[in-house]
Amino acid sequence: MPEPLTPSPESPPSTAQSGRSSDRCGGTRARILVAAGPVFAARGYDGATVREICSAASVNVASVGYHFGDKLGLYRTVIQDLRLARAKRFPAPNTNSDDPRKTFHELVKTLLARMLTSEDAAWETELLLREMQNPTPVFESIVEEFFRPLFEQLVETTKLLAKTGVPEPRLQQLAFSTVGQCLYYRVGARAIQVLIPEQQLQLHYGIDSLSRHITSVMLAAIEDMDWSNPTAEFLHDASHSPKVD
Amino acid sequence: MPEPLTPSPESPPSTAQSGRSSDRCGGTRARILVAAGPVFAARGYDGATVREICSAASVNVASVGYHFGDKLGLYRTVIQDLRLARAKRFPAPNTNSDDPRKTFHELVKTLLARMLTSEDAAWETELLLREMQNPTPVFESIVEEFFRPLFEQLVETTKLLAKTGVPEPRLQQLAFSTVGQCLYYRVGARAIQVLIPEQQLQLHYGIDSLSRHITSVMLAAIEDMDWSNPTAEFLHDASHSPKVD
DNA sequence: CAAAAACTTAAACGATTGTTTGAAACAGCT
DNA sequence: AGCTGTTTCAAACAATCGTTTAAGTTTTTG
Repeated sequence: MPEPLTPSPESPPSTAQSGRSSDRCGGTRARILVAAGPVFAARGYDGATVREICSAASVNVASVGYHFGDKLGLYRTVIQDLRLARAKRFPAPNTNSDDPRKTFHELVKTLLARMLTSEDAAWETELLLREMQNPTPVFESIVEEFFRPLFEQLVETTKLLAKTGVPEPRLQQLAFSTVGQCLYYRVGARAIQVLIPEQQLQLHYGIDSLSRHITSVMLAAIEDMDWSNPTAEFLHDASHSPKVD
Repeated sequence: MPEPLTPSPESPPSTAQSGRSSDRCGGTRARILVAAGPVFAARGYDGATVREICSAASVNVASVGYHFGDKLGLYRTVIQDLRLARAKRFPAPNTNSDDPRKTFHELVKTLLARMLTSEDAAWETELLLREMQNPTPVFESIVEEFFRPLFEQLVETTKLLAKTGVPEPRLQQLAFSTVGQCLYYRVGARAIQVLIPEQQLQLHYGIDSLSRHITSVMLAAIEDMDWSNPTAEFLHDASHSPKVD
């Protein structure tokens, strides 16, 4: 039933030259791909309409059916192209530095840059966030190719910073704490915009200020903590330390 | 144009007795409200259809127009009811404790409980998250009534824990670091599920384990940090400390 | 009990969705 | 030119959306 009668769902034009990124040049297929990304990011997969995409690409609505089979085929191609483009623009910082602190700070800056970038490619991050809340069939491969490399780099660097003998689950939790803080300034951006007045926003919520903040928080936690005691060590030297609950 | 010709967009039945929460009892209006929440949460405002809601409530499609004016009116009522229900279920922990550390831990546990609750009311959290990514006209009031109280409690408790003289923007960043970590275990839950094997998930990612982890991270950062030096203090006592970039 | 108000219902409305159609325009070839 | 295969286009397709209508039913009221 879902098998379309078009010549082929994927094959018709194998010319994948995605040179220009303008609007009126290049083949029809390329123009659709350029226009589809921002629309999918802004409206989500369900919310985006092929008519809006084709209108933005100055292309007939039937073209998406011809070149990509259907809407989902177009979406899959957009995600696939996104992988390559992003790998080039945000190269993973080399972990080879002999100063783990500097490496950690670079990782945080990379994470925040991916979150807060306001380039013309901000739609890419928006699209990944939408995948996290409304996963499409491509979600798992996105995690493997996008998130896992940075996550493991984060765990590795944290291991170098922490005292030896820290169990792996703790390192992973620390890594999640790091990415969680970075992610929040994108996920909760609209809430922050309501909570914090505009003036303070521009002063203290840039990439530099936030990356220093997050790095200092995590380094203090990683290095200054007594990891030998796994349970509620933060209640020990208080004036009086009753049970937590 | 948007003014409906129904008797009134909001007023017709002022009988707001929301006693039962079943499916076949109570008035039509109450059944719609009970059925609408989970549908809005699962599909989003745009994705949800009044037909699915009315079908789940065993009610005619025209009923929503009669009782709530239109779809947005129904949504607004759902949000309003959500506020009251949530205020009762998750009472804000009293800040009156004389041990700020315990207060902080309670706040973190409350946050995590709101995020990770798997009760039959998990749709409420899902709905709030959808509002953050796809804000509807009710978003601002949600932030004010839902997020700001807890946020200010967090800032206040952090101020008690930190050395005196810490500037307000730093306290706010610390509060955001805290909620960011908590929020991530909901926002990034699907990604974590791919990154961490099932066995470790059940062992180390419960509310107790995570709340202890996050609390210890933030307490270490708040208390053990030299706040008098605002710039990159984490690069000082490394083996060699060149510029960050 | 009737008149009135409140409520519910099946059916339809216009608009918009993804997708398909069949003809027109274009390409490259002998 | 003539033919062939590829690509574009305006138009229409069936399905579904939120909303409305007008006729029913129930409940309240006098």
